[in-house]
Amino acid sequence: MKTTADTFKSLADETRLRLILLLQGRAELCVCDLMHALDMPQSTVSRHLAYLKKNGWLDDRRGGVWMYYSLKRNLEPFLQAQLVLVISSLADSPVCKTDKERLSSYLETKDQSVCT
Amino acid sequence: MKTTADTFKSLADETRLRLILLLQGRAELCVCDLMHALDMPQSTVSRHLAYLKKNGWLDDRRGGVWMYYSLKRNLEPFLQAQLVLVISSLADSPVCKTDKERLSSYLETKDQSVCT
DNA sequence: ATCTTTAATCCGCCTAAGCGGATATGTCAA
DNA sequence: TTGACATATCCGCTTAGGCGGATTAAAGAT
Repeated sequence: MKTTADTFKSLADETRLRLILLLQGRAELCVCDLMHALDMPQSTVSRHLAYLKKNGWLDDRRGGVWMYYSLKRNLEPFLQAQLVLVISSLADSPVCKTDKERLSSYLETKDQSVCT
Repeated sequence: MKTTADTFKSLADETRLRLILLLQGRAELCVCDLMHALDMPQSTVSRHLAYLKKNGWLDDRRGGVWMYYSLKRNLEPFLQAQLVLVISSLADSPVCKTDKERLSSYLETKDQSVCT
């Protein structure tokens, strides 16, 4: 019961929903990708990522200086079911769309700098 | 997006989950039934019922001095889907069980007093 | 009209939690 | 080992929201 309420708390924040939607269907992203996608300060993004991880939503992996976050494979059944509902109700929302656009354009500039 | 987060907020509280589970599969209950089932003060129960109603979960109906609350028939699809998940994950929980027991025994005493 | 009962709302209190700049930590390169 | 960069954590601030006693409001009954 407590745990169920905590799961709902983890989804009761717009920023965290946006993070989940950005990570959904994608391998992994690092914190700076996500800051640019959300257009929010680094401390805010890190905090929410830590929150989601603590609640069983995310895995993280260090890759050199970067921390890569991804949606956990094999989510708990209840979380998996919630994920499906969240995606179907929000994946086409305007906020989500512009987040993805900001992410794409940031990833492009990143690729370019890697090539340089 | 905002609305989705608000729906999650409405479920992010143990007392409100307990109210939903008590009302689920039942015609309607009045506030005093629910106070006894939850063993909580009247103002607390009323407040949470108002919150759930504001978020689209409940209907209410005045019957004389009593206010009867029930789960809304024809819940919004997203709420309906959430309800299914909540029920399947919590209906058998201990808290929910003792709530239902307290409710039953209160309803019995109520019936007796009606007969008196 | 008054009294009783039920429920909604008000109120002050308190804790949880979000915010974001500043600082600390960890990793790599030179 | 020093410097640069990415990220986590700290900090003080502020707001949201839960709590429950007290008050108000609404609906009979007498």
